Amino acid sequence: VRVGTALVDLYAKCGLLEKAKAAFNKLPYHDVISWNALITGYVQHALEDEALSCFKQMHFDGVLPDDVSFVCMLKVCGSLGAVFKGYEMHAEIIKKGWLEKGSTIVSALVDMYANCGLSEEAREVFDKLSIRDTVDWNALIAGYALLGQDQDAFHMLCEMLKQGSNPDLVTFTTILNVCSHGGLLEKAETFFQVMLIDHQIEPTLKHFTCLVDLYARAGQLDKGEAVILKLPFQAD
RNA sequence: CGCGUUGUGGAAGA
Repeated sequence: VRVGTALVDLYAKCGLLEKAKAAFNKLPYHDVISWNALITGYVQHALEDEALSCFKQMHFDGVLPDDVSFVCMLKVCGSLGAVFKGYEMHAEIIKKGWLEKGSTIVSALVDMYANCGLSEEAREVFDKLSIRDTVDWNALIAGYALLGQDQDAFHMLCEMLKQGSNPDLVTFTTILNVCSHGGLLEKAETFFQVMLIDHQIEPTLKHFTCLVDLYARAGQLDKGEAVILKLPFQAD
């Protein structure tokens, strides 16, 4: 079943969901992990309805969802904007005492609320955390970015630094993107330097893209071009 | 420490 599940996962990740399902059906029995592998395949390829019906089928087959299953389904709720279902899952997670089970489930909750447009709820979940890792911070900052709450996004980055968490390349991609949407060129240049110098993070193509975008919008095409020509890798 | 599944990030275009 382990090997079979790995096969399900492989097909699912390649987007060959028919094959994944066939491999899944050939398994002698289905445990929660093989169900999760199939469900995440559907989630990752934006087949939310399939994921939902799989989740129900799992229940029907008498397999209890674990925390991983919930993380996947929270993502579905977020993509669909299914607020009510999201609340239900949140309540169930609390009931099972899984909020303490690791930050994966909490950042998934933050992400879900943000994707549903509920930044207050996202913030509430986040604030209850006693220990916050980089991904938790990133999820909240990305939520503010998504909802156009630029000031909140910047503020949370400051808080993050104050509280001694280390921002990573994802944090700065998000922040540079906020600058890009707001046309905040100087701010972006500053953050870019902070990223390089204070945090010694190697910029990726995504970081450079934000910069180029900003220069382009500011009409400074020459500077944008200069960035592209100096790219440490091939432009796309 | 990992050895079957899970959380956060970019522009344009259609």
